[in-house]
Amino acid sequence: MAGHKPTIHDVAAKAGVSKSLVSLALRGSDKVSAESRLAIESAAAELGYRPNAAARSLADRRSRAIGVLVLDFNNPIFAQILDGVQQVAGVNGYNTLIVTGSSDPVRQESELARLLEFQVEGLILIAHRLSAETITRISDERPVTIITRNDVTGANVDTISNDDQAGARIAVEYLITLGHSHIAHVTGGDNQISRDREKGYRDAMSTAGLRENIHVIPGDFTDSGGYRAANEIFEGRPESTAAFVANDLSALGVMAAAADSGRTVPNDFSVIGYDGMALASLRTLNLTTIQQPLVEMGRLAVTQLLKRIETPNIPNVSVQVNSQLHRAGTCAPPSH
Amino acid sequence: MAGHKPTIHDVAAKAGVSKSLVSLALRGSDKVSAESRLAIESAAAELGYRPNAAARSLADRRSRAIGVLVLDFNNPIFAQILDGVQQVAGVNGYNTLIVTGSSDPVRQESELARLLEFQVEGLILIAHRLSAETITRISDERPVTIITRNDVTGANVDTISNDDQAGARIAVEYLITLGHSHIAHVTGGDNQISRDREKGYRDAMSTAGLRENIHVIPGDFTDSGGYRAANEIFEGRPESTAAFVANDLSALGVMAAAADSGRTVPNDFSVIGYDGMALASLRTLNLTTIQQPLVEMGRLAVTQLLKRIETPNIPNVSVQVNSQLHRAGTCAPPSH
DNA sequence: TTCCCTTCTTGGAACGTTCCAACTAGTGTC
DNA sequence: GACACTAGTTGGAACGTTCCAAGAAGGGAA
Repeated sequence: MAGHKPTIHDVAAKAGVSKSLVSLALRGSDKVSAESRLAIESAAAELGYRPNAAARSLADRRSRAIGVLVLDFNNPIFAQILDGVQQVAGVNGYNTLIVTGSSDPVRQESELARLLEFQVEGLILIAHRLSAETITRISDERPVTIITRNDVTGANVDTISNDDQAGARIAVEYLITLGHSHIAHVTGGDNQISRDREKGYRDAMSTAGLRENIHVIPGDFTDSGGYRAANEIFEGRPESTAAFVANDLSALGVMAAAADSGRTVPNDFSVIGYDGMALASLRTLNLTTIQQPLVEMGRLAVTQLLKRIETPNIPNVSVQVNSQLHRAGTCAPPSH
Repeated sequence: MAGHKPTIHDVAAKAGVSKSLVSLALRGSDKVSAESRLAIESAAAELGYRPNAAARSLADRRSRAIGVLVLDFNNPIFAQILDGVQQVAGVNGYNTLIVTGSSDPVRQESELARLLEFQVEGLILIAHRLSAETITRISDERPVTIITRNDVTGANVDTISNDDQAGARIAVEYLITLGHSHIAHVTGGDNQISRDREKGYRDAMSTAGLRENIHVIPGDFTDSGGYRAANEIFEGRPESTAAFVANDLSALGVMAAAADSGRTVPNDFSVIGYDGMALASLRTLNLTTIQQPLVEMGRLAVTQLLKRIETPNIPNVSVQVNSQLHRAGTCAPPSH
């Protein structure tokens, strides 16, 4: 709590040189004599000098910050993605400004505005709920990378996603291989990701000649949604022996409903999810799922964003990562 | 991607007024004529003007940002705390700079430095691993609020924590009430929180006259640590009928080990955790635990931090929130 | 000695705001 | 008609950096 924060001028005065030389020295320029450098460094250390990022950002017109808008923190897969984002951003000397998108559109806009006023050099959207129009508008000002969706395009927009249809097909084909034919599907609600996963389910069922067994129950990507949907399955189609659930969180709800209805998983009922949520692979849950490389997706997003920040007009990329079947404990051949 | 970002001067020129008046109007001063205000607002909208936070921060010496250092994202309870932090910060117009503390001390220091260079007005530490000395040094420059620990003090430091000893006692007393007497404890490793919870366990056991049954196995707050520790219990003290585990994540590991060893939870073995991790209360897991009001703790932390930012010399506070027994499905009376 | 070159160093301008003291144009009072 | 107010409005200084053109010091070549 010294009288005031030391500035570059204070360091200069103490070291007996000009502020310009301090600036140069502290940024590691090689055209500073060893003698001056030493004096400057020790003066800075002694004063506890910290460069003011706002001033620097103003002077060289770079904020060295990227903004991250994430839907919420309730689904832990976002934390895994964020982990990857943080890693790469940190290594490259970028700060990350993380904002959780509130469901209220007005507040969401104002939080976005706050991010942009900070002059973030780029934006990462994780499972956003912004309109295509909003995104286009924003990407006019700054590069944007979208994770988990690839349905928005724009000159300044890159996307990192997995092939949801393909992943869903893998899941359903696996159940079919195990011998299931009465396979239900719990959706994730009205959004692109959920629609793609549903399409994969329908495709795989049709291809296997199981078109008439298709049974789709609406869900909402939450665990309680999964619970409700599962009960609907058990009542409406008791012949079902397995379910492909739109995400892991919902799959946990399905498992709970199965247990509550007296069914053992996987002996009486098989469940397969989607995402690769870290917690679901804990031994206690041991959920079979389609695993997205979540941390890697976060990493890729920042890498691509920084690339575009550095070279604004590179061609758009739309990276599709591979999701893989993670065999675990919630799927088995049907017992009858 | 216009030639350059519009500044306050561009707005002023377009509206036919001075930059000062634009500044005034855009910040909602009441000493601007309705006419000018209108002209300014429409000019700003038309140009897509966004105030530059760096310039503002420089001019009025406030960054309107708080820094958050969180241990990692692996334990989902941190996400819950962050949720609360974000809520209150956002409502008050503050940006949050979130950084995950790497385990590497050197990198951790540099990330902290990055935060401070951004001139964050205060710092929130969630489950940090910084030395008391480092914290004191930092708190010399800026207010600090620590969540989940209260063992560091300083003129500028507030803490939000729960009473770990009391919470642990509640957990153990609950098991005793159910009829258990051979109760083991899995710790969270070498840190203050874990030590406090262990102390609560020992106290409760002693008070109940079960001193000779005390059995402490070292853990590390991770699920695999819990798994290992549980196996140690089953081998070393097969007479144990229950375990109080230092946190929920580890408790899940214990449950997995119980299942793998052929024990049913809670019939053969009772498990109680600590934290109130959202996922552990999912129906599938239904973990009995000591629930901390995590989101509320995040809220309180920001509230207190902002208070201290506004009025630097208020007396220190050390808020202790109440943790409560959350009765769920993993505890039952012993069967023999 | 003079001149040029290199190496190191410097002060001033710029970045986009906010704050402040001072100015202008009305409006009302005596 | 002079005066004091009030409501709006203004330009300049300041915030703490970086960048840039230019200066100083020292050495070698002619």
